[in-house]
Formats: sequence, C-alpha cells, structure tokens
Amino acid sequence: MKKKQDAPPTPENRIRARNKAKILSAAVRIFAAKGFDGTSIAEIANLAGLPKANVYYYFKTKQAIYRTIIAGLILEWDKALAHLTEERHPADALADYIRAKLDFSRRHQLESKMFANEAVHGGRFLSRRDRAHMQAITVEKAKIFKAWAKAGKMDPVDPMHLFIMLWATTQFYADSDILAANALETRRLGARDFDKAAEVIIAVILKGCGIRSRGITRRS
Amino acid sequence: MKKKQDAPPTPENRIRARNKAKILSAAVRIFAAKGFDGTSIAEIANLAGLPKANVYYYFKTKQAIYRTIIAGLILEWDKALAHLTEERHPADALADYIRAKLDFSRRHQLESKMFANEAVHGGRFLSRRDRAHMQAITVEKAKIFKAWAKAGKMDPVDPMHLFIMLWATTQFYADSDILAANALETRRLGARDFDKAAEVIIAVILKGCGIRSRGITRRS
DNA sequence: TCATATCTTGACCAGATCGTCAACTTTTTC
DNA sequence: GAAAAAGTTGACGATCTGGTCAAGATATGA
Repeated sequence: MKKKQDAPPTPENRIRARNKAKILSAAVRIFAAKGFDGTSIAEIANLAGLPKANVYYYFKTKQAIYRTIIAGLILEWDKALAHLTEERHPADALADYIRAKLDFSRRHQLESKMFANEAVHGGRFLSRRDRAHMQAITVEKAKIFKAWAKAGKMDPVDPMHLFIMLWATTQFYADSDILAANALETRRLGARDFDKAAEVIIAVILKGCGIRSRGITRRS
Repeated sequence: MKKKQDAPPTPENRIRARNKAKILSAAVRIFAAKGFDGTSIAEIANLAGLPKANVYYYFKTKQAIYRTIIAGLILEWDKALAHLTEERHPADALADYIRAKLDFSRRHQLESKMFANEAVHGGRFLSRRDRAHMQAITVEKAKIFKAWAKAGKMDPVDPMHLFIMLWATTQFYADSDILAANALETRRLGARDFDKAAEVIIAVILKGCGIRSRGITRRS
C-alpha cells in the first residue's frame, strides 16, 4: 500500500496530494447533499479541517473543485462499460455490466448524486469534451447490441433507448435513494437492496430483450 | 374557458390568483434550472415581473413557494397511477401507465426536474405526509402486480423493484434530458423521442415480465 | 362618498457568499 | 545554514441573500 516509488522529483508532492484529497473528499460530500449553489467554500474548508484561504490555494474557484470531481467520475464509468464486448455471451455481459454499474453507484453514491444533480440542471459544468466522450463511447457500445441482434442473440431493441433504460435503472437506487427506500419500506438502502435490484433488473431486461440466460440453454 | 362561476364572495380573488400563478410559473422555471439554493427570490420576482416585496406578500418564504409546487406535482402523479387497475388486461394497463407517466413528465418537465432535484438532495422539503402518501399508494398498486402474478397473467416479478424500474425509466427522459439527448444525438428531445421511448420501454418491460400483449393473443 | 380591506413597493437590515491579499511559517534544495 | 519554493492563514471587500417594514396606492362594499 506504499505510494508509487517512481514519483515526480519532489517526493510526490506529499502535502499537495494529501490536502487536495482532503478537500475533494469534503467537497463531494457537500456537493452531493446541497448541489453546486448550495455549497459554500467555507463549509468545504470546515469539513476538510482547513482554513478557507487554504482551499483557494489549491483550487482557483469553486467550479474547479466541482469539475475535478465530475471528470474523475466520468472516467470511472468507462470501466463498467468494459464488461460489454461483442464476443461475450449477451446474458453474461449484460448481467455483469448491470451489476458493475449498480455496485459502482452504491460505492460512489456521492459522486453519482453530484452527477445526477448536474444532469438535472442541464449540465452547466459538463465540458464539450465530457459530452463528446460520453456520446462516443455510448454509440460505440450500442454497436454491440446491433451485432447481437443481427446474430439472433437478442431482439432488435433500439440500442440507444436500451442504454438509457440501463442507465436510468442502475442509477436510480443511488441517486434517488430516499424514494427507493421509501418504496421498499426501509430506512436506508443496504447492499442487500442493491443485490435484489440487480437481480430484478437483470431478469426483466434480459428476458425483455429476448436474451436466453446461459444457465437455461446450456446447463440444464 | 371562463373561470369558475361559483367562486368565493369576492370575484374569485382575481388579483391574488393571477399573481400567485405568475409567481409559481416563474419560480418553477428557476427552481428547475438552479435548484432550491441556487434560486433567489429576486430572480423569481424579476421573471414574474413583480417587485420582490410583492412576492413576499403572497408567499411567506422561499420554502413556501417550493413546497406549493412539489405538493401540486405529487397530486398529479396519482392520476397516471389510476391506469393501473387489477381488472384490466396487464398489457393494456401497464402500457397506458407508462405512456401517461412519460407524457406527463414531458409536459411538466420543470416540475419533474424540481422533484428529481429534491430526491437527489434527500427530500429535505418532502413532508412526512408526502412520503407516507407516496408509500401508501405504491404499496397499494403493488398488490395489483401480485394479483396478476398469482393469476398467471405475468411472472412473479418483485413488485416494488418493478415499480422502481418503471419510475426510473419514465422519469429519466425528462429529468436527465441532456443526457438522453446526448445519447440520442439530438439537440433537444421532442415528442417523437418520448414516443419512441414509450415504445421501447413498453416492449421490454412487458416481455420482461412475461406479459403477453393483447394484440398477439387475440387479433392474429 | 367614505371607510375598510387588499395590494404595491422602495428602502433597509443583518448575515452569508466568493474570492483576494499580504504577511507569515514550513519545507525543500543546494 | 541560507536562499528559494511551497504552504498557511486572518482579515478584508464587494456583492448578494432572504426577509422586513411602513407608507402609500388601489379596489371593494355599503
């Protein structure tokens, strides 16, 4: 668990790295709870245990902090999408993707909420690059659905709308957790709830797309 | 299109009603775009074409405006749920519900976004009554799914998670419109996009729940 | 007509906000 | 160990915030 050995000249800018991390960790918590406008730098500084002026030493503006977090999140999502490859059996690939996406949303709930907030407010702080990246990767992965459909492995479901369904269902539990908890009659959502959600989503989506589960076709 | 004839003593408080409507209409626009904290009364007043002090004459606080809008929305949702009754054929009932919900979210996008924002931020301004109402009506409607499953009209899908899937998919296009538009490679979502969304969602969900469409079983 | 209720509004307040700055301390480098 | 670089911080300014108020304008009803 040691830090990288081949770090930059300075011993990896220990102080800089540590304080930036402190700030970002505090910021994501407050941004998620109150949104961009509802968050004050003073509060971030307070939660991070630093004087406000010190926060400004590391980040030029409030936007800079916000953008740093959003950009990091977008990169992480690509990883879940890596589960979707044309070669794999659709049932396995889709199930893995759904589980990975749900799991990520649960473990990074704060970032998820920040992004949801950003989407609701029209993506004020989503750069053109961010949008283009998301669009490109979605379009690319959509080709896999088309290929599967062509190969008779699934129904010819509109790939983009299917993607949106996947996105909506896998984000909802993290983003609107209080609504989900309210419906499920529980105080807070736990890992169990997310597992059950994955199970239901996978079952409905796979069957709904005409994808036969491997277990049924091969094992029995 | 005349106003009610049997209005209260005063000719229906014309002024009061008109100005409150002006304020609410301006408020929902800004709340949706910037969230509760990002919205200033001055901006609402400005958009409504009234001096700020006049806004405070009709609404005691900013919260009062916000809550008025949220409460109105929750009532409206019940109407879409009215499509779900045990007697109807599951395929018709569910399809109608999905269409009604999507349609409503499109026509009342601003209110939808306000509520999404509220959910992401933990429901700070959702009263206990609001929550209880939403829970009760959801639990009650869930019984219909159970009854259908018992009658062999659909698979025994967990009703609450199914409801959440429906909610998530039907709200996403309105709430996260920029993400959907980005994925669909269009500048703004139009009625066409919502119709196509309804079509895909209905197809996947019905088939995914093992509900046979009426058209197939009866007409052909 | 006149009294009463409703409505309008500019001015104001106390507190919070973002972001700056210049002086200070610590760490690194040679 | 001294010079330079990096990090720390209290105080400050300009602006904006939600909300109040009291004085005036307008509408209503008898």
